Amino acid sequence: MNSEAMKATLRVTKALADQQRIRILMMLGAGELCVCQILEVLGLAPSTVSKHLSVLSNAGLVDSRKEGRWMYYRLPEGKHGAFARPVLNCLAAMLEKDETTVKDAKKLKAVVAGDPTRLCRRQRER
Amino acid sequence: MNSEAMKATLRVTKALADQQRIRILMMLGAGELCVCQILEVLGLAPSTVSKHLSVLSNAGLVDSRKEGRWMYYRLPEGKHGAFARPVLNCLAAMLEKDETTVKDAKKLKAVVAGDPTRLCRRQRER
DNA sequence: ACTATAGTTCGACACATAACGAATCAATTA
DNA sequence: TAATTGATTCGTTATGTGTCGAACTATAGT
Repeated sequence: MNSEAMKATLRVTKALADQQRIRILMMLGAGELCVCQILEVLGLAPSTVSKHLSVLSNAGLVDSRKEGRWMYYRLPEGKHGAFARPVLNCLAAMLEKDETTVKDAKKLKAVVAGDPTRLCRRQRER
Repeated sequence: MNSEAMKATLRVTKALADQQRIRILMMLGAGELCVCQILEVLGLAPSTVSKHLSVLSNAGLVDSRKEGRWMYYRLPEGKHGAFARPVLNCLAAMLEKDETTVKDAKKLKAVVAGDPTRLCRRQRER
């Protein structure tokens, strides 16, 4: 009954209608990240972050890649992500100087600089 | 605590995360409309449509104008609507050929051609 | 002044969704 | 093979949101 374009659009807009998912997208602007790194910046439970990532993925706003036990997420590139790019550009323009965005970027920098294995260990010990 | 840019962005994305509100925005692409006309196309209760319009208005995605008993809504224009335009362009691009959008546009054409006063009377008689 | 009317606000309800912890899965390491 | 580990799925709970009808507001007509 409902057309496919509307459903796809709603998947996108609903995916964007959450602060944590917006933070994730802004973080991915800096490049590919693994789940434990995103988790560390957001300060949420792993299951929650995983759910957010699956929502973004279903909307076509992120791509993923598995490497061993690690899952890496990134913004979609090339032809495949053509439709997502204007949307993400809108977001970036609105939030470039946003306080949360800047803070997350700063924290992310420190997190990425560290060893991911050690990061995961620390997370487990809470 | 939370930055203003993020709040504004979330108001926009949350406003867009609803099919009825998206339909309203697409309809307004054709020009200014009064509430009873929107109501007729959507087929929802007046209170519901009014609420949707207030959400869009708070997000800065529509402007309004009062003329007598009628309220007219339109997409924001000029400098004031500068930030909303890229967002609305994204929407339009995604939904231009969407089935719901096309159907609504068709129905809207017929509605606009009629007399708004008679339209409101018919609506009251349900 | 009274009535009618176009929209809005309010209160109630049903449904959707974000968050967590527990259980599970898939891959690596001992 | 068994244990470990990074991530996901599932079940539950609390909060948010779309919808309606009733009551209200503001404007126009009689």
